[in-house]
Amino acid sequence: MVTLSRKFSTATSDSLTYISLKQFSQNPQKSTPFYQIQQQQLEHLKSQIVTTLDGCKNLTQIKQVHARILLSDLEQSCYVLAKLIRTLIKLNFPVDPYPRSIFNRVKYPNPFLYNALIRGYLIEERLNESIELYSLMRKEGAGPLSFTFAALFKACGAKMNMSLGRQIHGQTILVGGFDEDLHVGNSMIDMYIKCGFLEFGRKVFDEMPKRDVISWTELISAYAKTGNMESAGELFDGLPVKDMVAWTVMVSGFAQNAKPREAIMVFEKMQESGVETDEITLLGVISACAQLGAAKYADWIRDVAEKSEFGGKHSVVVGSALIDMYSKCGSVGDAYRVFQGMKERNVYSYSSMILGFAMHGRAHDAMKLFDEMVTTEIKPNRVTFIGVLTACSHAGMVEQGWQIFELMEKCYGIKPSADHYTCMVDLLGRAGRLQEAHELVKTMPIEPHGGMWGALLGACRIHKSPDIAAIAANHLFELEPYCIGNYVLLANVYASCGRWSDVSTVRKLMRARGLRKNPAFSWIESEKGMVHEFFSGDMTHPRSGEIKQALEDLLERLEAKGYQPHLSSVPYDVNDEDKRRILMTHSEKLALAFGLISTLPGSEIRIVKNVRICEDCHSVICGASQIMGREIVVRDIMRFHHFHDGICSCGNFW
DNA sequence: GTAGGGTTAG
Repeated sequence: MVTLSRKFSTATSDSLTYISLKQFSQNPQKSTPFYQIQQQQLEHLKSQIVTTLDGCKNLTQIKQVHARILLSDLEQSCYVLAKLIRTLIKLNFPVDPYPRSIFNRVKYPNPFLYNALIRGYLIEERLNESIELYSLMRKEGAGPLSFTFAALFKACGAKMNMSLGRQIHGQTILVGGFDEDLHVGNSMIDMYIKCGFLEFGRKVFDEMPKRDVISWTELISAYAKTGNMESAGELFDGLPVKDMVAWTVMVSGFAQNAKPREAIMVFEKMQESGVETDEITLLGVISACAQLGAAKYADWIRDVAEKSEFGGKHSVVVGSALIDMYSKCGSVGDAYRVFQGMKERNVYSYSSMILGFAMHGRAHDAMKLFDEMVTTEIKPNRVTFIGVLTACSHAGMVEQGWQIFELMEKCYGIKPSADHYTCMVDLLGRAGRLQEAHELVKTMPIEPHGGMWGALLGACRIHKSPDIAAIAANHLFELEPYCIGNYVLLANVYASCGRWSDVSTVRKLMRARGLRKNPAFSWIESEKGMVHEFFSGDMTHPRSGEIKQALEDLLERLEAKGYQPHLSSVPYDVNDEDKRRILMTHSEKLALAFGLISTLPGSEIRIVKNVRICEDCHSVICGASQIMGREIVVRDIMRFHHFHDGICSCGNFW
């Protein structure tokens, strides 16, 4: 059995050659010259037919070629018939009846012919027919060729048919002749990964006699997708020759697992190693920059993109990613410049730009862009509407929001999803219409998810509404019991209303569930590009003395203009003096004071904070932008705040 | 015939 398969699997001649050779062996002397001449002519005809088939665009043309084949000595040639079948399948003709009938007429189908048909069935997802043909091929002793196996594994992976995949795995071992063929092993690894059995794939990998960069990359990518960057990194370090794809998997792996610093580091190493980058590599590192929100990296990566031969400034994919990156780095102006500079735009470009405007409180610009978009060929999708609704929400445009919400299904056939309802809850909630928001959650036709209750809870924080907050929070405690943010938010709402016993109940619940508050911190880039981090109450910075002094000076000037500390922002039951002291040490204030002393007068200050900005800090920064004449941009966990001349782009809604 | 990808609201 094994010998037979091996013999046929390596055969490249087709049936015609086989028949001619048979004639030759029966009468060598007579047939030699004839055989040689005929063989030459046939080879010529074959290549002619193959070329013609490559140019075929419709059935009539193909049938003409077929007629020509049937009239020639190539009538039984598996080589040209396989090509014929492949052409039909490429042009989306179903395997039954035409290609199948071509196959059925061949007396001695070879593995190529089987393979062409099997692949056709696989494209139609007719797994059973493929397997039947495969079994027939095995029974006839023809093949199988390694790429038939590869195609079978691919189909099993796509259908997540693990048990069939294992059976075929067994077949490859039985045949035993494929140890040398990497494609079979690689497809097998891929199949196990797609079926969700990474460890089976790893086992195949470990047992393969030979591996190539694709075998490694498949596994590295699978580890990255499951969030196991440690295993991905270990494998990657062991990979002897790293190509562009392998590097890219690491870059985007880190980016997708919220490790932007690592992603950028890997990208830098990649460049050092001299490997080229393409569009896809750029996307990974652009996404990392977006997460980091650091302006320094943003300009650097734009330069890299512009210099790269693939990711030139106007590529629609890279351009859209750059728009998102600049928006998240706080430079919505740069984002718009990229948008304007793009030769081609698609739904991603528009959606990203609309979301960018929304994020920065520029609702008017977002709406204008949406209006512009609907005059183009580009159809808005569900994400576009998230952007438009978010814009309405951050600008308090309740009526317009409702209109858009209705338009979405009526004019664009997009059924509002839970996420769209969340935007509406957010819109109503921010506008202070908490009862309506709560009603909407209760009456909408979709099961509310965490995000929706979260939006409601967030609105309760703004409007200090402890009763609805408790309802929303209780749902959240069930839906996402380990998300500390919700507990903190509820405690803050209670604290702002002075309900201290409720505050302590929430704190107890947190402790009981083993949850600890994440320390809040802020960071700021100095002019030299250094990143300075501040935790609340942090006095470890070398310039702490100056920072403290600058902050005191600032507050003094603000108080002279009527600023009063927002004592209700402190969620602890302590006296007012302590509250004042605690507010003084908030991380964003330390970052602000450092920004004031470490940057040139008149220049922009950018601060990033890992949680929501508090009300007191918000009003201090508002004031600072006015009396110090500074543009101040703060990115918190939710959005951007642009402070200019005493006013914030968020309209005091966040 | 095998490996890598952009926008999502609290």
